[in-house]
Amino acid sequence: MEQFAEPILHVDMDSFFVEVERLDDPSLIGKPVAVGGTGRRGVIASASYEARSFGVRSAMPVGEARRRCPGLIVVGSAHSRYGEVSRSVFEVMRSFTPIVEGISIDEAFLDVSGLRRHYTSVEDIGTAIRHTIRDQVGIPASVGIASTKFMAKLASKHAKPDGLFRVPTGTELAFLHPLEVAEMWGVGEATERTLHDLGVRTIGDLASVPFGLLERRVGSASARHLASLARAEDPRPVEGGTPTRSISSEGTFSVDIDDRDRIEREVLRMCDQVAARLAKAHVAGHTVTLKVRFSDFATITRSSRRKEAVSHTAEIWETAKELIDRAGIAGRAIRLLGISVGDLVDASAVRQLSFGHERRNAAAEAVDEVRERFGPGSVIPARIAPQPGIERTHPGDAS
DNA sequence: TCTGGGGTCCTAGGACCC
DNA sequence: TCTGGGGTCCTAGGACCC
Repeated sequence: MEQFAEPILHVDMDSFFVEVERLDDPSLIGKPVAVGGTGRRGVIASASYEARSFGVRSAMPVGEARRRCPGLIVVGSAHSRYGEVSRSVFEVMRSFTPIVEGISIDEAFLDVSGLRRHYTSVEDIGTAIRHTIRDQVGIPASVGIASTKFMAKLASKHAKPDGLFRVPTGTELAFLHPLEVAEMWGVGEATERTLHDLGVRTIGDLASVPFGLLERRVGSASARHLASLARAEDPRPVEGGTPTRSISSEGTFSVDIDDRDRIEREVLRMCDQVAARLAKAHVAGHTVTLKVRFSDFATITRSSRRKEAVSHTAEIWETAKELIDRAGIAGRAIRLLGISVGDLVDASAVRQLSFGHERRNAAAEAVDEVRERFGPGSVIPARIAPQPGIERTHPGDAS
């Protein structure tokens, strides 16, 4: 039985959030549309191809996007809906092969080696997947096909929008080397600048940089990564997704805040949100991290590793309070606050806390139970509950 | 134009231990 | 007195991805 020479598929939804919005509101079809923050400090999360033709890009401030594209329709993002549609897309992919490695809400690698008996070519599989996603879910997907993950990912980019592209074995370097170095997975703005300083503009240039020089400029891990990918060497297999390493909640305020009580209430609210999501995922974490971004965009983090993994609002808050004290925020205008819990472990493996904490722990577990039955918003700490007669200002697009 | 939110991984320095 | 070496853990910051 003959093997496919290029058994790896990268399936990538085209402007995924926008297409989900169009599924729910067909009047958006054919128009310049973007999904993004609707507050003062919103940015674009996803732009339709009509909007892209005006230069609208992801991560661009909405104001700039509107300036470039008069008539741009900006839709607020509805993350739970995108999650639903994403699950349907993944179901389709898993109906073709069990070897599906999700790498984000809207893209995955598939190993289709096992399908060689049922299809004459790997292109037929890619086409069948694209059509099934279109028929069953209603949105377009592009497919890249190659012998390695990295090449398959580049191929899907080349296939967009709504297409399919295969890089035949043996032609990898001819495809890869003329591309701009910024196309490389792992080369962002900073690394691009560093590489340009070395006179490196294409991936072909990168492949000929002496390793020692590269290592001195970008560090050893990046250098190894870049050097192998530039030669189209990528032995990584398609495998099950990695376990979650951290869960966080953060928010940018539409107007900077500096009052201590407000800061504490916002952080407490984030602790509570993180706790609800930890409970849902049945995990607890050892490290609590506070993130603060000041009005000048300078960003600091303060973290603390606890011997016992934490998961309940009160436990996270206890640590968060200490972190606020350590952050040196007095009198400074703050535009963003965030709380993250990392070094996650399975909640069932967490040893119960010592005697003094038993009662509070029991109460906290009761809260988790109620949340599980009635939803995350059903129980909230008194301090952050809406207070009659007091109008709360909400953070910009934080959700 | 004025810069989101949710993540992952890497690096470097200091503490601590042997 | 004026100074080791290596390993591991923790913390902070930064780059990157979608």
